[in-house]
Amino acid sequence: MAQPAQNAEHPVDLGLALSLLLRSYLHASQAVLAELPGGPRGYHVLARAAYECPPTQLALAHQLGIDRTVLTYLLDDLEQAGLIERKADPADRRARRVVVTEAGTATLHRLQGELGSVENVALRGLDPAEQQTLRTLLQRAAGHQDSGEGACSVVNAVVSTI
Amino acid sequence: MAQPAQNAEHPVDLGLALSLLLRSYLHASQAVLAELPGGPRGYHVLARAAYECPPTQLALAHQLGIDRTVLTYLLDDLEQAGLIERKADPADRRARRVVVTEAGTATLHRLQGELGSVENVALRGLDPAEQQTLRTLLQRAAGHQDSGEGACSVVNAVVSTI
DNA sequence: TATTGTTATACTCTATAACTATA
DNA sequence: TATAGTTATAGAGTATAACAATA
Repeated sequence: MAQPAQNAEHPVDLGLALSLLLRSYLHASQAVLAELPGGPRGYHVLARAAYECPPTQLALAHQLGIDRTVLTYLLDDLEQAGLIERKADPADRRARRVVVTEAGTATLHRLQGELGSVENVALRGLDPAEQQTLRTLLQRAAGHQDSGEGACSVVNAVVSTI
Repeated sequence: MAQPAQNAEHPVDLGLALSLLLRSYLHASQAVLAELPGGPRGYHVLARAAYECPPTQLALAHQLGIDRTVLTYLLDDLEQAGLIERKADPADRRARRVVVTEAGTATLHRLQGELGSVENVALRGLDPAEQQTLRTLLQRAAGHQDSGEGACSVVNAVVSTI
């Protein structure tokens, strides 16, 4: 059997390319995020909550595309570690707003710096200009998804089986 | 409390952008791949096995970044559906090569066509030229990952908790 | 002795559904 | 009655370790 061409780039579809790259990124970020409760998702919680006006838990769950019941456990761990606090919303006493503490902000900034190097590892197949292009396009594409609604419950079942 | 700017694109890191986009893609592809044993991963198995010289199970597992024990169950289902066959490797009787059947090839080609539309949905935030750029860069970046070695077992534990 | 593939057990994560409290 | 958040139970998916066959 003749040896077929092996030098061609993977002729994968978008889903496989995303899966493989995400896997690689998670692997590279593992050492950095191991200390954080919840790992990668704990980091996402910190990053989103610190970005703007403290979101309610439900809003945060929608933004991250995770279920609100999962977020409860995540916040429990982050709160116990002193990185976030749950503050009652004065306008709606059912809701709680996720506030990042000073310690949480410091941790977030340190991790953001360390993750910069991690990203470079994950994107090492591209030159700097291409890396920047990919980052920009990914954020634009990801920002246009409706990561909320009732779709979460259905999608999460699939995500765990990349 | 003043309303903060909401129109800014998500200031997310690479990991979150990849997670959100992958989630969106999986959601969009769900209807197409629901019929296939193993769903998205069943498709990846077909696509990789059909691409070149029939790979051994171990090589295939490495390429897809999944554990060989998981691949066994995947192949069981795909074989039962008549889409692949396990053929003994004449050069190494321990190994089995994954051969896509005619029915499997037909199914693969049909699904590939349907997934084209799915990708357009997932990337609807970008114009056509940008979509093509993103596809190219993603494939280049994903192709440069070492999705093999013993790292799989460690990484897979993280992937399920996006 | 090392490697390919299979199987069985335990563990983790998630989905689902109840429950409390506020609106 | 509907919504935000919490908790408990059941189910799906995975890692780990053992096993059989071959190198």
